Amino acid sequence: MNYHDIEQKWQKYWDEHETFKAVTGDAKPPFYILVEFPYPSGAGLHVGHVRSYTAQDAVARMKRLQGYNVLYPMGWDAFGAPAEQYAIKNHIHPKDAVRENIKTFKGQMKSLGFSFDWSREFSTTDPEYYKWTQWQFLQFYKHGMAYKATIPVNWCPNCKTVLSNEDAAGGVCERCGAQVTQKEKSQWMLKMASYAEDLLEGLKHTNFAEKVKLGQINWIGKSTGVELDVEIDGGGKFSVFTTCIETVYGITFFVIAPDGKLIQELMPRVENKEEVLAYIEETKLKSAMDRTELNKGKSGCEVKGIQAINPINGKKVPIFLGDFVLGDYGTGAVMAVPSHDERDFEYAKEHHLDMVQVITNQAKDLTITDHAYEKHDYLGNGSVLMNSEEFSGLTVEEAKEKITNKLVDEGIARRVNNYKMRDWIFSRQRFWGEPIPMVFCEKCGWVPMDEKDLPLLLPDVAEYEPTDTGESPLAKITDWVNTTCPKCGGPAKRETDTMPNWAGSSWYFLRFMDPHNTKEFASQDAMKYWKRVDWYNGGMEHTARHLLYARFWVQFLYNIGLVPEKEMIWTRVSHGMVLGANNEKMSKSKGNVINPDDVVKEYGADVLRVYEMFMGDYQQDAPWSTDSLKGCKRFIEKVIRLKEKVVDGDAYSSSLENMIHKTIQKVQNDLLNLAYNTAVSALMILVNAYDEQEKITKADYHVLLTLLNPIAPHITEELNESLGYAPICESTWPVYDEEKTKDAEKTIGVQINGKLRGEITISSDEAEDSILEKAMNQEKIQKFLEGKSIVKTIVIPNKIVNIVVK
RNA sequence: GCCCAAGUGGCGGAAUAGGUAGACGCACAGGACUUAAAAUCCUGCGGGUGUUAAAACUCGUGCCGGUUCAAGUCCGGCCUUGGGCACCA
Repeated sequence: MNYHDIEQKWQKYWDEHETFKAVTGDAKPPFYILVEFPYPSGAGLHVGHVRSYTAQDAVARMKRLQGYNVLYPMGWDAFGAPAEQYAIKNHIHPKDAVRENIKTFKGQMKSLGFSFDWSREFSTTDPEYYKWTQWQFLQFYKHGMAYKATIPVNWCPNCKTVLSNEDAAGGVCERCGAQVTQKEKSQWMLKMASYAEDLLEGLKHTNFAEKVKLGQINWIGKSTGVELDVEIDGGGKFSVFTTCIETVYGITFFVIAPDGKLIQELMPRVENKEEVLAYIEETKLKSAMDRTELNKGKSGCEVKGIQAINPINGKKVPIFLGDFVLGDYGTGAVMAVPSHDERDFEYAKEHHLDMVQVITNQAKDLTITDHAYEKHDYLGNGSVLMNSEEFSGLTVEEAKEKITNKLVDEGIARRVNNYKMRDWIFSRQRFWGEPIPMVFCEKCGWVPMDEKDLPLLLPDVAEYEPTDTGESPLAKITDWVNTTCPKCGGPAKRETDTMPNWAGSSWYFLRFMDPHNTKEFASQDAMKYWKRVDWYNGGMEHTARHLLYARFWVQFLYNIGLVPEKEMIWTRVSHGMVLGANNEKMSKSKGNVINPDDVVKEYGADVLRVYEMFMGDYQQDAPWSTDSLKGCKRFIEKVIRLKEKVVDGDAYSSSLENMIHKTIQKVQNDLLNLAYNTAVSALMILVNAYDEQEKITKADYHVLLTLLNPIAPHITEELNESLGYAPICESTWPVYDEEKTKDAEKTIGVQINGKLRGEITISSDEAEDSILEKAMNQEKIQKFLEGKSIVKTIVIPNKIVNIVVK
């Protein structure tokens, strides 16, 4: 049989025997392994998918042999813009395009022998699935977590379509190159910002890789500071947020956001209305420019006729508009201390404003001159305050504390935390997404649909091009849009925006626990049984967005009592990309794309799987190398050839026993530590050792096949069967004997003054003085010791001997 | 600018905890088998000095310094590449 037939034979066997079906409630300990379900694009499976799916597959297969009830599911994240674009371009319904693509993907995955439990497969586009996505949205709404807000969207006036931030990068439409503008749109929002602290805290109860945690921490962007009330001369007040309250005596002006509410409130008192309004308009345009180099300068203008009063010393200072202050972060206004803040300094320079130095450092000579400026790095360097009344002379830390206390006591300041993370904009002006199950009634306002009427199906129509007005194509389907109000029964209209792609992927891992449930999104029993995702693999690019959305979603469900754990993902790891042979990202235009189908056809699935595990550090990017792939083919062929050496025998050959036990230990540890490349390497070493033997026993061969099986499941099953053994997938993982992994003898190095000068062979339990004696007696070592006096000797058993001489 | 990761032969990469740097694989070179090729097998494979050959010596993990009996690994300061965030007060 050729490898192609062998692969098909075993894939069929697994299908027919439901080998990988995970049974909820099984007595074996549950273990849930997850890979990010793919977006089934028209391009088909990428060799990068193969890398992570194989890695997780190897773990899943080993865990099963070790007696776990493994859940390794697969599904499809099939809503979203690419499918819609593809459909518009090719004039086919996205539903049909998605069906075709899923078929391709699934066929490819099957041809690679991944041990997915296909009985749990679903797509986010299945009404049975998105029914529950909609249902969960209603829970958000009912618990006050969803609201409508008017938010500007990126708008391409040429394509007449709303663009994502990615498609509007650089302020230019990705598709037509036209200038992107901003358009105000009323959108659904989820109150994610209110979960900032919980999402931060929850990280402590996960086992995410450190860099993943860090990515989330940075994204949440917590900063601790003070919110300070500022009186306006002649009445009124506003607040500013600062993390450096100790510089409060250095305030020489305030800057407020041109896109904020405050300037609108002040407008009646503004003397230079025209200038101010012009600047506000300018800012609106600029925000579309994606804040690039074009507006690096510190633009802005003074708000004339209004002055603010520094709350600490009563000094009157001017107020400015500046687009470096953001309307939606903090309070939309800042106190400016140009002597100690780089941005404030730049702004002051641009607009010829005063500076007052309030911090000094004798060691560093922090003297402020017209154009010199000291950065904020004075903390902890012996910096003290100056020009700050009774606080002068205090260190920065002391002053921070005392000034805060004083202002808080006076009731004009509060200690607060600010977060960069915003609420989640949940509306998309797209056809191909989950319809948002909300109805607008002139009388009752926004009314949620009755839960029993879910799913709200996407209408089945031929027209899905976006409208000229930026509304979702659904807006054109009047008989779908027009409905009755669930509350008063009067005429009403449906929400025509749809949900973002992130919605369906925020809870799919819960659905895998109980995918066919028609009464709940997943039963409590099923969720309690599986408990959580034990091991989740995905790309680094998803650690900020997808993973945070998913955690937010779960925490919300937990808070309303619908899931048993607050964090339902335990370990999160990420893989490196598979690059083209030229070390660049694979892309059609670069002509460096490798299609896994071609590789499977020419080399077989097992060779591809072994190669992708062997290609390099799993967490680093690795370039494709067909030469290296051929090396893996040789390895597999060598394994096959070893069969000729097999003789009867139920025990390991004595000459191989030690190495076999070591290899079992190494392979199982490596597979659990993302060290797939060294697991393969260990197996290659074992195979080389077998190859040097005249004969190997059936037991020797069988254990090799079992160890290799998680990575190369087809050929190992076939060879194993030919030996007369039961299928590996129905047997158990070998157990190593710790004692037998130890070497009876070991060769260690002997150093003189830290330089390697010889080596000795010692027994594993040899005493230190005996080791030293052996080392000293070496002829070579003797030569080095001649005429020298020994200062010190270091003997590290099983590692090294170092003799220090003078 | 800030944050993170990485930098080791011709190449992909090893080196659990500071302890013989370069495992394993690829490429390359020489040889065996063959009419020949492929496949397979054997040998070599960081640089330099050295030797008939060895031995031996020496330098070597991005750069400069430090700690240590001992540094790819730890510490300080740089440089380069990749990724993320980017006026967040």
